[in-house]
Formats: sequence, structure tokens, C-alpha cells
Amino acid sequence: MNKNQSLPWDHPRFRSWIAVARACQLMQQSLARSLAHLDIKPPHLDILVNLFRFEGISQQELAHKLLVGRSNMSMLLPQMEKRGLIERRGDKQDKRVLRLYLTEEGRRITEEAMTIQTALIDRMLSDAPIEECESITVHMERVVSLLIKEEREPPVGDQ
Amino acid sequence: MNKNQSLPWDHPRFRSWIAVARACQLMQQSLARSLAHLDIKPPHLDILVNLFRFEGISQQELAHKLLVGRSNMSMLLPQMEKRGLIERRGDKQDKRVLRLYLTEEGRRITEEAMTIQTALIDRMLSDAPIEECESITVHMERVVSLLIKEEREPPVGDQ
DNA sequence: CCAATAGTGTTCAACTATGAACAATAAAGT
DNA sequence: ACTTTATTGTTCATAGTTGAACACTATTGG
Repeated sequence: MNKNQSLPWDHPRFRSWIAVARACQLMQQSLARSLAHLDIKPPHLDILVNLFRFEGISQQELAHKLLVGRSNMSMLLPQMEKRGLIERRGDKQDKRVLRLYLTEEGRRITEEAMTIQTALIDRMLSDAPIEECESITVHMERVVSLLIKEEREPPVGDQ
Repeated sequence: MNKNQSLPWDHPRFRSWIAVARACQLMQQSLARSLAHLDIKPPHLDILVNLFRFEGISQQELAHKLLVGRSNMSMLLPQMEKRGLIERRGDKQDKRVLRLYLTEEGRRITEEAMTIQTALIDRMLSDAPIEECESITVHMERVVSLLIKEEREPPVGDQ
């Protein structure tokens, strides 16, 4: 029970995660600055990238992919629609859902923003060999799937 | 210039970073739930851990370490002081600065919360060998230092 | 066909984080 | 000495995010 024998910052995994979290925080800020001249912010880019990949997705599905609440989409999407980046069309079969599409302008901005983001990431990880990046991807996706599973079924022995 | 030849999601470093960002997002949420019964949130824990390591740090220095603005500290610290977790004492030599200390209660809560956080991190990274974690740490700390440098002196070719 | 249940998107109040403007103190320049 | 500049912490208006309550539509069960 003596905590001095196992201070967290002597713990490789702990140190690792702290570094990851700090890097994320700064990347977010840096990306925001790099995107400023396009007049969009990281959350908008996340939306655009997903619409680029998954045309005609619903707001609910989009929120799920981005790990945010539906209300968040209800705030951001109308504003992006007014700016002419996206279009929302009601589903014919199910009048509840709104399906999302990029406009031409939206696609243009998305491509430009993705180029910026990819360049930033490349610059930051230039020292990490491809195999290591792929290994990181595997570990992080595992973390994501573990956490999503725990969210649905909280561990019994918790607290 | 044909973007179809290099879509970001075929790019190992891009995919890697997206996975990192998603994992961070979920870890934050999961940590928040695990900390709820102690009535503190991740930002409070970040503060407590740094005070645990660096007794007598100033608010400015703390904000710098946490990569947040000073105003953030001005919001959180008085509230934590009222809850008896920390203490703020004016510096004798420089009457502008407030130095921060953990109370006994604060130290107790901090140790308990760090145990929870370390357990969560360990559980999530249990599949990652120690050497890989250390390699991740190196890469992420490099990202952090690159970004901090760029923040001070924006790259000339940027726009 | 009608009631009950579930799913989708919106609104709203609460909370958090931020940067600019400010007051108090310190340091530097003259 | 004293004016100017810099630093520390606070305040405040703003913007972003969240979950709960709500309206509307779809599905299910009788």
C-alpha cells in the first residue's frame, strides 16, 4: 500500500498516455490555427471528412461516428448548411431522418482542409516509421473498442 | 493533383492519428465516469497530479504545464480551494504570485484518483508491450515539442 | 384500426474553456 | 526618483458541448 513504490510517472504506460493526451491537445490547437483561413474549425472538418467518405449518412449515424451527442449535430449542421458547405435532404422512406450531402463548395473546402491536416500529421509523425504507426493504430483502435464495450456494459466490479 | 491517388484514410500516419484522437476522446469520458464518485473531473485531476509532483508551483506555471490559459486556473482553483483540496498562499518575495499546495485531504483524493487513472490506462494498454509504450512516449513527446516550437515561431512557409 | 413503444432531430439550460481587458505588483530605463 | 514596460492573477463576454425534455414519425402489438 506504499504509494511511493509505484508513482504513476514511473509507470511506462501512464507516461505514455499522458504524452498522448498532451499531443492530442496541442494537435487540436495547431489544426485550428491551420484551418482558420478556411473559416472552419476541427469539429467542422471532422464532419466534412465523414460526409466525404459516407455520402447520405444521417445525423444520428454521423454523431455516432464522431462520438458526440445528437444535439451537437443539431447545432453545427444547420450552420454549415447556411454556409453552403453541406445539404440536408429528408429521407423519402423515413420522414424522421435527414440525410447529409456535401455541396461542391463543401467538397472543395474538404479537400483543401484534408490536405492541410494530412500535412500537419505527416510533419509531426515524420520520425515514426510506417510500421510503428500501424502498430499504434492497432493499439488505439483496441482502446476505442474496449471503451465502447465498457460504456455499454459497465464492468461489474467497478467502484 | 488528383486527390483520389492519396485519400487520407489510405495514409498510415493519418489513420494512426485519427485512432489516437478517438482513443483520447473516449478515455477522457471514461475517466470522467470513473472519477465521478470522488466528485472531481479530469481537469481537476490534472491539477492535483501536478501539485502532487510540483509543490509550491504558481498558477501561471501550472497553466503552462497543463497547456491551458491562466483564466482557466482562475476559475478552477478557487473552487478547489473552497472544497479543501488545495491551498493558495501568496509568495513573500513577489506579491503577484500565488503558490499552490495540496491539503491533506487533497493528497488523499489525489492518490485515490491516480490509482483509478493508472488502473484504467493499464487496462486499456494491457496489450501494448512496455517497449512499444516507451516508443509511443518518445514519438508523442516529440510531437509536443515540435508543436510548442511552431507555436512560438510559426513556420515561414505557412499561410 | 388504435394504443403503446421506440427512434430521429430540435431546443434549452447548465457547464466549461477561452481570450481580451483590467488591477495590482515588479523590473527596467531614464 | 519616477515613468515605462512586463508579469501575475481576475473578470467578463463569448462560444462550444452536453443531457434532458420535447415534437414528430415509425413500428409493434393488440
